[in-house]
Amino acid sequence: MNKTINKKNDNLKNLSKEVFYPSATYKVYNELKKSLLSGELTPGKKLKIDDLKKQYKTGTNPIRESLTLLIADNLVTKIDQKGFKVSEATQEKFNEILRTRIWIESIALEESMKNKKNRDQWEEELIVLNHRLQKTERSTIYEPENQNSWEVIHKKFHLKLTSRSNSDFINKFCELLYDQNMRYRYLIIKNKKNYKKRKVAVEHQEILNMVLKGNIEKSKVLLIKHYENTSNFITVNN
Amino acid sequence: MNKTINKKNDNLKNLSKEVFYPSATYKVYNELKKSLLSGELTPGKKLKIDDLKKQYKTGTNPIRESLTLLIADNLVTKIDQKGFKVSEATQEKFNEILRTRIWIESIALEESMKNKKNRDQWEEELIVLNHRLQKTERSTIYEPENQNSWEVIHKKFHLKLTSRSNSDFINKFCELLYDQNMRYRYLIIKNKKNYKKRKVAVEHQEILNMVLKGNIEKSKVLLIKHYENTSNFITVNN
DNA sequence: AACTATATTAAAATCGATTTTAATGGTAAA
DNA sequence: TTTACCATTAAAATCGATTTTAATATAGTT
Repeated sequence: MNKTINKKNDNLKNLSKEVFYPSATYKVYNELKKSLLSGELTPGKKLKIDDLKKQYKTGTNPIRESLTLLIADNLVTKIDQKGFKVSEATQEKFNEILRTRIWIESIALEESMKNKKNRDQWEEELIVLNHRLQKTERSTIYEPENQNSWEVIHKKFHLKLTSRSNSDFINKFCELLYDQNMRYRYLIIKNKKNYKKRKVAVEHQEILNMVLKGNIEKSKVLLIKHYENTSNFITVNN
Repeated sequence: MNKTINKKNDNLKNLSKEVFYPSATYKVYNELKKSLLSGELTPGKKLKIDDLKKQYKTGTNPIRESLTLLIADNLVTKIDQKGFKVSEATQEKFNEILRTRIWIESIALEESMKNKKNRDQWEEELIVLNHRLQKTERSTIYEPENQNSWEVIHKKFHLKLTSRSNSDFINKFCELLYDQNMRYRYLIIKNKKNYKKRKVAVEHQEILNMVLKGNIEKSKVLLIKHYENTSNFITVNN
């Protein structure tokens, strides 16, 4: 009789209000997003509604709504009356992402450092995240559901650095750009067998040290260098 | 027999390929967006699917898809399993929009001015847009379909100023922030009868003059002042 | 052969009904 | 009086069928 698997457990009674039962749309959205960011779904691939319905065992609406949400993430492209496809990935786009990231995060880091409020707490959180990052092994597979994976901690560390500009718009933009950049990393990992993982741990440590010192200009320079170094490992074609 | 109004005219034959027949979703999206930006739909208002179906004489899917698209525009907010509502508008949010706009457009204007490519054409386009703006009467009603309305030209002028950073991400972000700011302007116009329209023509002229002179720093200062002046006319509560 | 028009097919878009969930109100027990 | 339980209602979410559109293939005409 139950259509969904995550049906409410009646024994939980009033406790049930605190538990979150995601909609089909939400679940499909997250699964699709994972496939897109990990590079499993290749750039340019047509996303046919009927195929996705079968794959995710759900109806038209959750599929279309998920794809519509993914447009905003710049992971899916839609042409009216012609359907959806996986967003293209080109060298030019990657360069654009890198440049934009440097502009935005320079501001965001500067404002985060200028912001006096709860500065001590922020520094402690950065130190903890950096510590966890240092002792976590980097994996080539993308597992966002694992909160202890290198990728998840790495994202948290970077977003934390730039999180105090008091602008949700900037914070969202930073996350979008982080995910865009990450997608390219996984596309490269998929396509190049001998992808050498960089030693980024030292760079993270250096950025953190400079932030703790309170030197805004040098912190920005180190962060930018960090992104430029990453970019040297990413060439989209061949 | 025809469900849609904008049915293809068979007499057009092969010409028909060049004409664009928007989907129901696309049309509802545009109409809803207009209502949201003009302040007709008030902040916090519940957006019930059934009501919108009746209002727009269409089914569930186009309504839900339109609302999903509007989430990305920050005009609609969704809570899983609880539906959609018009995004809230507060003084704090407006301040955030203003601050963010100043940060982003400072970079975008600087990069636009540093960009040598097709500089002459850009300057000419700015001069033409400013000219049109100067001779156009400002209206209190929002009519985005009228390409000759003050609001449409004004938006084009501002987006043109910041359009040459070579980042579509930045360009989209500028448009989002422009629309966010505009929404607040119309919310004020709706709520305050004696809303005095500012004399912005002089400010536009001054910004343009400085851009044509090629003075990046002074251009940025004038643009920022322009936004700060606008903000003085907008107080959300009372 | 080249160009139109028509038929076929595949997929997107839409519809209306059904199912599920959240919110509300009422009742009974502690 | 408060709290838990159940019934009712309203709205969100989902489903599967239908309609519309775009792409492709086929046939006919100059």
